[in-house]
Amino acid sequence: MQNVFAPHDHASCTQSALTTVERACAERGLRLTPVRKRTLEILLEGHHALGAYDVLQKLSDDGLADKPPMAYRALNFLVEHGFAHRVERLNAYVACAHPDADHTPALWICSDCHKVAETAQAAELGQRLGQDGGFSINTLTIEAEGSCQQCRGESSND
Amino acid sequence: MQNVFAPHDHASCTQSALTTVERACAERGLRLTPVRKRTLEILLEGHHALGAYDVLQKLSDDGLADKPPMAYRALNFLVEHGFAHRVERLNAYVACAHPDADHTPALWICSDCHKVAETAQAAELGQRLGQDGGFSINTLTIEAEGSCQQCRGESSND
DNA sequence: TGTATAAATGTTATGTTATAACATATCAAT
DNA sequence: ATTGATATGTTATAACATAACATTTATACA
Ligand SMILES: [Zn+2]
Ligand SMILES: [Zn+2]
Ligand SMILES: [Zn+2]
Ligand SMILES: [Zn+2]
Repeated sequence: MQNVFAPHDHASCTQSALTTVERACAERGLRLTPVRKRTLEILLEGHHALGAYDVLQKLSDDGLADKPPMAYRALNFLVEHGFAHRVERLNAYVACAHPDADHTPALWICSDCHKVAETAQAAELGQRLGQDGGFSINTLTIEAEGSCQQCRGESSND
Repeated sequence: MQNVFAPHDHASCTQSALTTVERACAERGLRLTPVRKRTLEILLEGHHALGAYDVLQKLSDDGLADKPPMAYRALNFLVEHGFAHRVERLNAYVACAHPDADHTPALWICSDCHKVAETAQAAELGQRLGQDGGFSINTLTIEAEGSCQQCRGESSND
Protein backbone atom coordinates (compact mmCIF):
# COMPACT_ATOMS: atom_id res chain seq x y z
CA MET A 1 0.00 0.00 0.00
CA GLN A 2 1.08 3.36 -0.28
CA ASN A 3 4.19 5.08 0.64
CA VAL A 4 1.87 7.73 1.95
CA PHE A 5 1.69 5.89 5.27
CA ALA A 6 5.44 5.49 5.40
CA PRO A 7 7.90 8.34 5.93
CA HIS A 8 8.76 9.86 2.59
CA ASP A 9 9.99 13.02 0.95
CA HIS A 10 6.71 14.81 1.12
CA ALA A 11 7.92 18.05 -0.41
CA SER A 12 8.79 16.33 -3.66
CA CYS A 13 5.67 14.19 -3.35
CA THR A 14 3.59 17.37 -3.25
CA GLN A 15 5.57 19.09 -5.93
CA SER A 16 5.27 16.24 -8.34
CA ALA A 17 1.52 15.96 -7.85
CA LEU A 18 1.15 19.65 -8.44
CA THR A 19 3.25 19.56 -11.57
CA THR A 20 1.35 16.60 -12.91
CA VAL A 21 -1.96 18.35 -12.40
CA GLU A 22 -0.69 21.54 -14.00
CA ARG A 23 0.44 19.62 -17.03
CA ALA A 24 -2.82 17.68 -17.23
CA CYS A 25 -4.78 20.92 -17.12
CA ALA A 26 -2.68 22.44 -19.85
CA GLU A 27 -3.12 19.38 -22.03
CA ARG A 28 -6.84 19.13 -21.50
CA GLY A 29 -7.59 22.82 -21.68
CA LEU A 30 -8.70 23.02 -18.07
CA ARG A 31 -8.23 26.17 -16.06
CA LEU A 32 -6.37 25.67 -12.81
CA THR A 33 -7.45 29.00 -11.36
CA PRO A 34 -6.01 30.37 -8.10
CA VAL A 35 -8.76 28.95 -5.88
CA ARG A 36 -8.52 25.57 -7.55
CA LYS A 37 -4.78 25.43 -7.36
CA ARG A 38 -4.74 26.55 -3.76
CA THR A 39 -7.42 24.01 -2.92
CA LEU A 40 -5.26 21.29 -4.38
CA GLU A 41 -2.25 22.55 -2.43
CA ILE A 42 -4.32 22.47 0.74
CA LEU A 43 -5.32 18.87 0.11
CA LEU A 44 -1.72 18.02 -0.67
CA GLU A 45 -0.41 19.40 2.62
CA GLY A 46 -0.79 16.04 4.29
CA HIS A 47 -2.27 12.80 3.06
CA HIS A 48 -5.32 13.52 5.13
CA ALA A 49 -8.89 13.89 4.03
CA LEU A 50 -10.29 17.34 4.69
CA GLY A 51 -13.90 18.39 4.95
CA ALA A 52 -15.17 21.10 2.63
CA TYR A 53 -15.45 23.50 5.53
CA ASP A 54 -11.87 22.81 6.63
CA VAL A 55 -10.75 23.66 3.13
CA LEU A 56 -12.97 26.71 3.13
CA GLN A 57 -11.40 27.95 6.34
CA LYS A 58 -7.96 27.73 4.82
CA LEU A 59 -9.05 29.39 1.61
CA SER A 60 -10.58 32.10 3.71
CA ASP A 61 -7.32 32.58 5.63
CA ASP A 62 -5.71 33.19 2.26
CA GLY A 63 -8.41 35.60 1.17
CA LEU A 64 -9.36 33.34 -1.72
CA ALA A 65 -12.86 32.24 -0.82
CA ASP A 66 -15.21 32.71 2.07
CA LYS A 67 -18.48 31.03 1.24
CA PRO A 68 -19.38 27.35 0.99
CA PRO A 69 -20.16 27.23 -2.73
CA MET A 70 -16.67 28.50 -3.50
CA ALA A 71 -15.00 25.63 -1.71
CA TYR A 72 -17.44 23.10 -3.11
CA ARG A 73 -16.88 24.35 -6.64
CA ALA A 74 -13.14 24.03 -6.36
CA LEU A 75 -13.40 20.61 -4.76
CA ASN A 76 -15.88 19.41 -7.35
CA PHE A 77 -13.62 20.59 -10.12
CA LEU A 78 -10.74 18.60 -8.67
CA VAL A 79 -12.87 15.52 -8.15
CA GLU A 80 -14.50 15.67 -11.59
CA HIS A 81 -11.15 15.71 -13.28
CA GLY A 82 -9.58 13.06 -11.11
CA PHE A 83 -7.21 15.37 -9.23
CA ALA A 84 -8.83 14.59 -5.91
CA HIS A 85 -11.18 11.97 -4.53
CA ARG A 86 -14.18 12.24 -2.34
CA VAL A 87 -14.09 9.96 0.69
CA GLU A 88 -17.70 8.94 1.12
CA ARG A 89 -17.28 7.50 4.58
CA LEU A 90 -15.82 10.76 5.86
CA ASN A 91 -17.69 13.28 3.75
CA ALA A 92 -14.25 14.59 2.98
CA TYR A 93 -11.77 15.08 0.19
CA VAL A 94 -8.25 13.86 -0.44
CA ALA A 95 -5.72 14.75 -3.12
CA CYS A 96 -5.21 12.06 -5.71
CA ALA A 97 -1.96 10.15 -5.44
CA HIS A 98 -1.54 9.67 -9.19
CA PRO A 99 -3.53 12.30 -10.96
CA ASP A 100 -2.26 11.37 -14.38
CA ALA A 101 -4.14 8.14 -14.88
CA ASP A 102 -7.84 7.59 -15.31
CA HIS A 103 -8.67 5.43 -12.37
CA THR A 104 -11.11 4.15 -9.83
CA PRO A 105 -9.22 3.99 -6.58
CA ALA A 106 -9.68 1.90 -3.49
CA LEU A 107 -9.14 4.17 -0.48
CA TRP A 108 -7.43 3.07 2.70
CA ILE A 109 -8.27 5.15 5.74
CA CYS A 110 -6.10 4.68 8.80
CA SER A 111 -8.12 5.42 11.92
CA ASP A 112 -4.93 5.98 13.86
CA CYS A 113 -2.86 8.43 11.78
CA HIS A 114 -5.87 9.51 9.71
CA LYS A 115 -3.93 9.36 6.51
CA VAL A 116 -5.69 8.11 3.40
CA ALA A 117 -3.89 6.03 0.81
CA GLU A 118 -5.14 4.81 -2.49
CA THR A 119 -4.56 1.84 -4.73
CA ALA A 120 -5.77 1.40 -8.24
CA GLN A 121 -7.03 -2.13 -8.61
CA ALA A 122 -10.64 -1.32 -7.89
CA ALA A 123 -12.16 -1.15 -11.34
CA GLU A 124 -11.53 -4.65 -12.68
CA LEU A 125 -12.55 -5.97 -9.37
CA GLY A 126 -15.88 -4.24 -9.45
CA GLN A 127 -16.48 -5.47 -12.94
CA ARG A 128 -15.85 -8.99 -11.77
CA LEU A 129 -18.19 -8.63 -8.82
CA GLY A 130 -20.92 -7.12 -10.90
CA GLN A 131 -20.73 -9.61 -13.71
CA ASP A 132 -22.66 -12.38 -12.01
CA GLY A 133 -25.73 -10.27 -11.68
CA GLY A 134 -25.45 -8.45 -14.95
CA PHE A 135 -25.03 -5.17 -13.13
CA SER A 136 -23.35 -2.50 -15.19
CA ILE A 137 -21.17 -0.24 -13.06
CA ASN A 138 -20.83 3.46 -13.66
CA THR A 139 -18.94 4.39 -10.55
CA LEU A 140 -17.50 2.28 -7.81
CA THR A 141 -16.66 3.19 -4.24
CA ILE A 142 -14.24 1.06 -2.28
CA GLU A 143 -13.16 2.38 1.06
CA ALA A 144 -11.52 0.50 3.89
CA GLU A 145 -11.10 1.83 7.39
CA GLY A 146 -8.55 0.21 9.63
CA SER A 147 -4.95 0.62 10.60
CA CYS A 148 -1.87 0.92 8.46
CA GLN A 149 1.25 -1.14 9.02
CA GLN A 150 3.16 1.81 10.42
CA CYS A 151 0.56 2.56 13.04
CA ARG A 152 0.30 -1.06 14.10
CA GLY A 153 4.05 -1.27 14.49
CA GLU A 154 4.81 2.09 15.98
CA SER A 155 3.25 4.32 18.62
CA SER A 156 1.86 7.15 16.53
CA ASN A 157 2.36 8.52 13.09
CA ASP A 158 -0.05 11.43 12.71
CA MET B 1 -27.11 -10.41 -8.37
CA GLN B 2 -30.07 -10.11 -6.46
CA ASN B 3 -33.56 -11.11 -7.00
CA VAL B 4 -34.35 -7.71 -5.55
CA PHE B 5 -33.99 -6.16 -9.00
CA ALA B 6 -36.11 -8.85 -10.58
CA PRO B 7 -39.83 -9.25 -10.02
CA HIS B 8 -40.39 -11.41 -6.98
CA ASP B 9 -42.87 -12.21 -4.26
CA HIS B 10 -42.11 -9.19 -2.18
CA ALA B 11 -44.68 -9.89 0.48
CA SER B 12 -42.98 -13.13 1.46
CA CYS B 13 -39.60 -11.47 0.97
CA THR B 14 -40.57 -8.85 3.55
CA GLN B 15 -42.20 -11.34 5.86
CA SER B 16 -39.21 -13.62 5.94
CA ALA B 17 -36.80 -10.77 6.65
CA LEU B 18 -39.02 -9.60 9.48
CA THR B 19 -39.28 -13.07 10.95
CA THR B 20 -35.55 -13.59 10.70
CA VAL B 21 -34.88 -10.34 12.54
CA GLU B 22 -37.43 -11.13 15.21
CA ARG B 23 -35.81 -14.48 15.82
CA ALA B 24 -32.33 -12.97 15.85
CA CYS B 25 -33.42 -10.41 18.42
CA ALA B 26 -34.95 -13.07 20.61
CA GLU B 27 -31.80 -15.18 20.43
CA ARG B 28 -29.45 -12.33 21.13
CA GLY B 29 -31.53 -10.63 23.79
CA LEU B 30 -32.14 -7.54 21.69
CA ARG B 31 -35.30 -5.53 22.05
CA LEU B 32 -37.14 -4.99 18.80
CA THR B 33 -39.29 -2.18 20.18
CA PRO B 34 -42.20 -0.70 18.22
CA VAL B 35 -40.17 2.13 16.66
CA ARG B 36 -37.39 -0.23 15.72
CA LYS B 37 -39.71 -2.80 14.23
CA ARG B 38 -41.69 -0.20 12.35
CA THR B 39 -38.46 1.35 11.05
CA LEU B 40 -37.42 -2.01 9.71
CA GLU B 41 -40.82 -2.47 8.10
CA ILE B 42 -40.48 0.93 6.48
CA LEU B 43 -37.11 0.00 5.03
CA LEU B 44 -38.52 -3.30 3.86
CA GLU B 45 -41.37 -1.70 1.93
CA GLY B 46 -39.30 -1.54 -1.21
CA HIS B 47 -35.69 -2.38 -1.86
CA HIS B 48 -34.93 1.32 -1.85
CA ALA B 49 -32.57 3.25 0.35
CA LEU B 50 -34.35 5.82 2.48
CA GLY B 51 -32.89 8.87 4.13
CA ALA B 52 -33.28 9.26 7.88
CA TYR B 53 -35.74 12.07 7.38
CA ASP B 54 -37.84 10.01 4.99
CA VAL B 55 -38.03 7.33 7.64
CA LEU B 56 -38.79 9.95 10.27
CA GLN B 57 -41.68 11.28 8.21
CA LYS B 58 -43.21 7.84 8.01
CA LEU B 59 -42.67 7.16 11.70
CA SER B 60 -44.31 10.47 12.37
CA ASP B 61 -47.31 9.55 10.22
CA ASP B 62 -47.69 6.51 12.46
CA GLY B 63 -47.32 8.55 15.63
CA LEU B 64 -44.23 6.63 16.62
CA ALA B 65 -41.52 9.29 16.46
CA ASP B 66 -41.32 12.90 15.47
CA LYS B 67 -37.79 14.12 16.11
CA PRO B 68 -34.55 13.33 14.29
CA PRO B 69 -32.79 11.53 17.14
CA MET B 70 -35.63 9.04 17.32
CA ALA B 71 -35.22 7.99 13.72
CA TYR B 72 -31.45 7.94 13.95
CA ARG B 73 -31.56 5.79 17.06
CA ALA B 74 -33.78 3.22 15.43
CA LEU B 75 -31.69 3.23 12.26
CA ASN B 76 -28.46 2.94 14.20
CA PHE B 77 -29.84 0.03 16.16
CA LEU B 78 -30.70 -1.78 12.93
CA VAL B 79 -27.34 -1.01 11.38
CA GLU B 80 -25.32 -1.96 14.45
CA HIS B 81 -26.92 -5.36 14.58
CA GLY B 82 -26.73 -5.99 10.86
CA PHE B 83 -30.46 -5.71 10.16
CA ALA B 84 -29.94 -2.76 7.86
CA HIS B 85 -27.06 -1.15 6.02
CA ARG B 86 -26.06 2.44 5.63
CA VAL B 87 -25.47 3.46 2.03
CA GLU B 88 -22.60 5.92 2.28
CA ARG B 89 -22.95 7.28 -1.20
CA LEU B 90 -26.58 8.18 -0.59
CA ASN B 91 -26.52 9.03 3.10
CA ALA B 92 -29.36 6.59 3.29
CA TYR B 93 -30.39 3.27 4.75
CA VAL B 94 -31.53 -0.02 3.30
CA ALA B 95 -32.90 -3.15 4.93
CA CYS B 96 -30.48 -6.04 4.93
CA ALA B 97 -31.27 -8.80 2.49
CA HIS B 98 -30.01 -11.61 4.71
CA PRO B 99 -30.05 -10.40 8.28
CA ASP B 100 -29.11 -13.75 9.72
CA ALA B 101 -25.47 -13.86 8.72
CA ASP B 102 -22.60 -11.73 9.89
CA HIS B 103 -21.49 -10.04 6.73
CA THR B 104 -19.87 -7.17 4.93
CA PRO B 105 -21.99 -6.53 1.91
CA ALA B 106 -21.22 -5.00 -1.44
CA LEU B 107 -24.11 -2.74 -2.38
CA TRP B 108 -25.44 -2.31 -5.89
CA ILE B 109 -27.35 0.87 -6.49
CA CYS B 110 -29.36 1.10 -9.68
CA SER B 111 -29.58 4.74 -10.78
CA ASP B 112 -32.63 3.92 -12.86
CA CYS B 113 -35.00 2.01 -10.56
CA HIS B 114 -33.19 3.18 -7.42
CA LYS B 115 -33.29 -0.23 -5.87
CA VAL B 116 -30.32 -1.37 -3.84
CA ALA B 117 -29.15 -4.97 -3.88
CA GLU B 118 -26.44 -6.57 -1.85
CA THR B 119 -23.99 -9.39 -2.28
CA ALA B 120 -21.82 -10.89 0.38
CA GLN B 121 -18.41 -11.50 -1.09
CA ALA B 122 -16.93 -8.21 0.04
CA ALA B 123 -14.97 -9.21 3.10
CA GLU B 124 -12.48 -11.72 1.73
CA LEU B 125 -11.97 -9.44 -1.18
CA GLY B 126 -11.04 -6.53 1.01
CA GLN B 127 -8.66 -8.71 2.93
CA ARG B 128 -6.97 -9.67 -0.29
CA LEU B 129 -6.70 -6.09 -1.44
CA GLY B 130 -5.34 -4.91 1.85
CA GLN B 131 -2.79 -7.65 2.24
CA ASP B 132 -0.17 -6.22 -0.10
CA GLY B 133 0.18 -3.09 1.93
CA GLY B 134 -0.17 -4.65 5.34
CA PHE B 135 -3.33 -2.70 5.94
CA SER B 136 -5.57 -4.22 8.56
CA ILE B 137 -9.24 -3.65 7.77
CA ASN B 138 -11.87 -2.97 10.38
CA THR B 139 -14.72 -2.02 8.13
CA LEU B 140 -15.07 -2.09 4.41
CA THR B 141 -17.42 -0.14 2.17
CA ILE B 142 -18.11 -1.35 -1.34
CA GLU B 143 -20.80 0.44 -3.26
CA ALA B 144 -21.42 0.41 -6.98
CA GLU B 145 -23.74 2.74 -8.79
CA GLY B 146 -24.91 1.80 -12.23
CA SER B 147 -27.80 0.02 -13.85
CA CYS B 148 -29.29 -3.36 -13.17
CA GLN B 149 -29.98 -5.90 -15.89
CA GLN B 150 -33.73 -5.35 -15.69
CA CYS B 151 -33.43 -1.61 -16.25
CA ARG B 152 -31.05 -2.03 -19.15
CA GLY B 153 -33.41 -4.49 -20.80
CA GLU B 154 -36.72 -2.90 -20.04
CA SER B 155 -38.11 0.62 -20.04
CA SER B 156 -38.56 1.25 -16.33
CA ASN B 157 -38.80 -0.80 -13.21
CA ASP B 158 -39.22 1.67 -10.35
C1' DT C 1 -42.47 -6.38 46.26
C1' DG C 2 -39.53 -2.81 46.40
C1' DT C 3 -35.46 -0.91 44.75
C1' DA C 4 -31.34 -0.42 42.00
C1' DT C 5 -29.52 -0.42 37.38
C1' DA C 6 -29.55 -0.25 32.71
C1' DA C 7 -31.83 0.62 28.40
C1' DA C 8 -34.81 3.17 25.71
C1' DT C 9 -37.35 7.25 24.67
C1' DG C 10 -38.54 12.24 24.74
C1' DT C 11 -36.95 16.96 23.90
C1' DT C 12 -34.28 21.14 22.93
C1' DA C 13 -30.94 22.98 20.63
C1' DT C 14 -27.32 23.08 17.53
C1' DG C 15 -23.65 21.32 14.52
C1' DT C 16 -22.24 19.79 9.96
C1' DT C 17 -22.48 19.06 5.09
C1' DA C 18 -24.27 20.60 0.64
C1' DT C 19 -26.87 23.01 -2.98
C1' DA C 20 -30.40 26.14 -5.42
C1' DA C 21 -30.75 30.32 -7.53
C1' DC C 22 -29.32 34.36 -9.34
C1' DA C 23 -25.95 38.34 -10.16
C1' DT C 24 -21.49 39.71 -11.81
C1' DA C 25 -17.03 39.26 -13.71
C1' DT C 26 -13.55 37.19 -16.59
C1' DC C 27 -11.87 34.56 -20.44
C1' DA C 28 -11.44 33.03 -25.32
C1' DA C 29 -12.75 33.12 -29.87
C1' DT C 30 -14.45 35.43 -33.81
C1' DA D 1 -15.59 44.97 -29.93
C1' DT D 2 -19.06 41.40 -29.52
C1' DT D 3 -20.45 37.36 -28.02
C1' DG D 4 -20.85 33.09 -25.62
C1' DA D 5 -18.94 30.20 -22.29
C1' DT D 6 -16.79 29.63 -17.95
C1' DA D 7 -15.84 31.03 -13.41
C1' DT D 8 -16.78 33.67 -9.28
C1' DG D 9 -19.55 36.28 -5.82
C1' DT D 10 -23.59 36.21 -2.77
C1' DT D 11 -27.84 35.10 -0.34
C1' DA D 12 -30.47 31.92 1.45
C1' DT D 13 -31.78 27.44 2.65
C1' DA D 14 -31.89 22.38 2.29
C1' DA D 15 -30.38 18.00 3.99
C1' DC D 16 -28.04 15.17 7.21
C1' DA D 17 -26.60 14.27 12.02
C1' DT D 18 -25.55 14.56 17.03
C1' DA D 19 -24.71 16.61 21.90
C1' DA D 20 -26.76 16.98 26.09
C1' DC D 21 -29.98 16.27 29.39
C1' DA D 22 -34.71 14.82 31.30
C1' DT D 23 -37.97 11.17 31.77
C1' DT D 24 -39.80 6.74 31.29
C1' DT D 25 -39.73 1.78 30.93
C1' DA D 26 -37.71 -2.71 31.35
C1' DT D 27 -34.86 -6.08 34.03
C1' DA D 28 -32.62 -8.09 37.66
C1' DC D 29 -32.20 -9.43 42.13
C1' DA D 30 -32.39 -8.43 47.27
ZN1 LIG E 1 3.58 12.76 0.61
ZN1 LIG F 1 -6.39 8.83 -7.41
ZN1 LIG G 1 -38.52 -8.02 -2.06
ZN1 LIG H 1 -26.93 -7.36 4.52
